[in-house]
Parts: sequence; structure tokens; C-alpha cells
Amino acid sequence: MQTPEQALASYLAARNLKMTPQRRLILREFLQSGSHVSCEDLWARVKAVDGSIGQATVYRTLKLLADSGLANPVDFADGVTRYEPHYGQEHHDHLICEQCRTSIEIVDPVIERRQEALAKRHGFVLSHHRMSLYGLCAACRAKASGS
Amino acid sequence: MQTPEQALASYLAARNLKMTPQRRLILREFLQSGSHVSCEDLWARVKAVDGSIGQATVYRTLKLLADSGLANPVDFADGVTRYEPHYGQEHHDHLICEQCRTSIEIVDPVIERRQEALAKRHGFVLSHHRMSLYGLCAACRAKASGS
DNA sequence: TTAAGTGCAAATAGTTTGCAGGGAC
DNA sequence: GTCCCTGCAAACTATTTGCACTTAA
Repeated sequence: MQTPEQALASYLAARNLKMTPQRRLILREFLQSGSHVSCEDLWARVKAVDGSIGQATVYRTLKLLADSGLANPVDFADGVTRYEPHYGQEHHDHLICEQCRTSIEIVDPVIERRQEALAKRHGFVLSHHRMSLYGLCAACRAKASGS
Repeated sequence: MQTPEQALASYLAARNLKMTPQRRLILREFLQSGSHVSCEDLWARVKAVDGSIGQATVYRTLKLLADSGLANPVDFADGVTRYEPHYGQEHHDHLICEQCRTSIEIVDPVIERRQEALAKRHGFVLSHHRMSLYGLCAACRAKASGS
């Protein structure tokens, strides 16, 4: 089993791209920063370690990670692209509280299977999908009814 | 059964907002423009009828329509917010070809039910959801293998 | 050695906002 | 008459790009 850094290295090598200290650092911080990091967030983390790193490099590297399959873009419908690590992880979808913005990762094998079936029926071959369920979590509902 | 325009009118009246010729025109063109219109697209259509209408008004009105429940924002993951009419229509999700950008509207009662169940299990009450399946349609796959 | 990567700043794209005038109620 | 609405242009935000310089392979 290879580490994420090795995975990135071989992805880069395979297309004549280079492993740099910046990419190594951004990858490391990305993996440690939990789910749903925006480029801005990650840039802040990365700058704390190496203040000389430019924002454009973070954008470029995150896109690279997404292409290589190590990161997945996540859409929270708020105009900011967020990414989550995708390495040796199962795919999952999101359950998002519209009040407190908490998000829970969910998977449902039945849904996944139906999605494939649906696509097939229309002649599609799926590469990926996004499913986000929006609503109110128990805590926020309690607060709302209490007030 | 009230018409969309009447629905908008009562929404506006209920909150001391006003019905204007611009809003009437934008609503009409919006309803006629099929699914998945961007603000830009709709502005073009509207300008063809009344060249004096500003882009900001279209943005503002689409947001208003979304608030009133007459329009739904749809996310195609390409950086542009699109809207689809949502009036006396059933909910549906999207199957999107990543090559030609064709989209097919889909619904699966089994998936819908599982979504509710999932949410309930986590203490959520859902207000809405978005599900988009990305892949290649039959035509594009044929083209790809042929070349 | 040399193509690729970097930081910076400027550019872009989509969307929002401030404002002065116009219009619905 | 009173607010709300409009068009315009400028502002804003997230992201991308051009460029001169640096660096991994």
C-alpha cells in the first residue's frame, strides 16, 4: 500500500510533472485539514508553515490533486469550491444542516446501485455523482421550536 | 389553480413588494425558456423583447423567483448558477453528460424514499436535495470509441 | 540542460451593490 | 406621497493567467 505522497509522485512521474516542496507541503496540509477545505482555508494553513507560498500555487495544486484522484471537489452551494481528501476512502455524500452548516457524511448502497441502474437505462456510463441533502439537524430544530 | 404570474403577485403582495413590467416579462421568458437557464441566457432573451432591461434586474428577479418557490437553482458544477422553473412540477434530479453537457431529468422513488430514511436516521428533517449524476451519454461514448 | 513550477500581480467571470431617478400602490 | 424598483456602473469574490525567475529531474 502506497502513501498519498507516493501516489502523487507516481501520478506526476507518469506525465513528466515534478514533485516540489510546495506540492508536498500542500498535500500534507490538505490531508490533515479534515473534510471540506476551501482553497483559501488551505492557503492559510500552508502559509503558516511556509509564508512564501503563493495562493495561485494552492489553487493549481488542488486542481492537480483533484485530477490525480487524491481530492474530490465538494459543492456546498455557497459559491466556494471545497475539496475533501479522497484516498483509500469510500465515496460518500452529504447531509447538510441549512442553519448551522454542519455536514454529515453518508453512504447508502441501495442509492448507489439505483443510480447506476438509472444511468444505464438512459445509456449513460457514470464517472461520478454528487448528492447533497439539505435540511435542519435535530439540534437546530430544537432551538427553533424552543424560541 | 392560479397561474405562475398570480402566484408571484400574491408572494409580492404578502411582503409589500411590487409587481412591475420587468418582473412580469422576466417571469414569462423564464417559464418559456426550458430548463437550466443561466442569468446570462435569460438576460439575452429578455433583452430581445425589451432592450432596456438591465442585467442586475434579471439577477435580482431570478433570486426573487427562487425565494418565492417559482424557480429552483440547479448546479452543473461549471461555475454558473442555472435555474429551472418549479411550478406545479414534480421534483427531479439530473443526469449530465460531461462531454456534450446534455442533461436528462430523472426521478427515482426508491432513491427519494431512502434519502428521507437516511436523513431521519441522523435526526434531520429535509427541506430539499440535489443529486447530479455525471458521466458520458451513449452518443459521446460512441464518438469517443470511434475516434 | 531544460521543461515544468513558482510567486506575484493583473486579468477574468459571475454576481452583487450603491446610487440617482422612475414608478407601483 | 411613499417606498420599492430600475438601470447603470463600479465593486466584489473566487479563480485563472501572463510573465520573469527558479528548480527538479
